[in-house]
Amino acid sequence: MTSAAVPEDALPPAILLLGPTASGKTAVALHLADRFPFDLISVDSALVYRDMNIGTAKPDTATLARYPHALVDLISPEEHYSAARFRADALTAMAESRARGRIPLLVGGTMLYVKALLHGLSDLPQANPALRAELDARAASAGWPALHAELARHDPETAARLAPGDAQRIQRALEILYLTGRPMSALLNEPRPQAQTPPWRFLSLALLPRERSVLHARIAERFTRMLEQGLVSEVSALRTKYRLYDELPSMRCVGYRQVWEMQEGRIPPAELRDRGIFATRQLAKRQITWLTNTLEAEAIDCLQESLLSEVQERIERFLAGFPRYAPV
RNA sequence: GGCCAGAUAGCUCAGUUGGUAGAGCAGCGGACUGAAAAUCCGCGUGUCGGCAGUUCGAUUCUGCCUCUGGCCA
Repeated sequence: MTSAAVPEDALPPAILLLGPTASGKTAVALHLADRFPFDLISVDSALVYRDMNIGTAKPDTATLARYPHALVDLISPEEHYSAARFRADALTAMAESRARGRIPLLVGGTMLYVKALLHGLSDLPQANPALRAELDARAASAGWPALHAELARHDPETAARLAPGDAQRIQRALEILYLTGRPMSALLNEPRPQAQTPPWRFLSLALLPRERSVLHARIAERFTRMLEQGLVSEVSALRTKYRLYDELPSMRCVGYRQVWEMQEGRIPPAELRDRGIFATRQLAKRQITWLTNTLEAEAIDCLQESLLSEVQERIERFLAGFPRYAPV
């Protein structure tokens, strides 16, 4: 629905190039960057970590030097990132791009970040590590179902939509409750400020495989290559350089988690390859669910021969709709 | 060549005192508001190796065959 009050070209254009892992987003993005005045912005919760290169399929340093990506190598693997921080960082990077007279091309596969960017987030408190630790300790003795029951007494609406075993969301709902004194459901029901809608006109493209099995083959090939390139040594080096533990978001990333488990003797070395491949496939499946059910994006078959020209044409058509758009 | 064990879902296996079977993993579907490459919810997809026999009825008991391990030659 185009708002009658806002002319089509009143807002500057931005491109979102989305897709599951191994769909070929990076290759397409680099191709586009050679042909349009695009600034690349990563939409990826794993690429933000410094020194996590092989397992995240991060472009190599030469590529990053030639095609700078915003929001890559942002934080240490000891730190936490968030959807809220992504939204702020991405909007800043987009504004900087526009100030340079260029067009932002956001590329990635972290679909919650996309949703946060496009639809905004409610006004909720930040994560509170001390409170989370306290809740973890209580859950360890009482169990999450007990905390779910506690949530039900103060915030029945949120409790009703959460499964008693959904530790992460129960913890978050209780965290919000204790930090603000108000139930999460009440805060989510409040109208969001107008500022939540970013002042951009987006073209959202989703690279999706016509055949899941082909994507699975690519995933297997790619994870095997990561092992050959030294993913295991990369994790060892990370563990030497940083103070890491297995519950850190960085060490829960696909591949890193499985290597960690092997190094701790929790899975046999012979199973590492399969475990990594399984986890990657499951990630791809969740990303595809977001793209087909929740996010509104134009689907493009990422397995077609003419993928690059297909994407290029769609973008040319989109940009043609901005006759009066002039770089600042 | 002889003896023993096994053959059940894509994989590893459980089970049926004879009434056509179920776990884990994989897979498939879904949810998703400051951890999201996270977290969680739902779904069994099968000539029970083959052919006979006994039986109202065999994946289950019996015989033969095939294959795979192991032991003995």
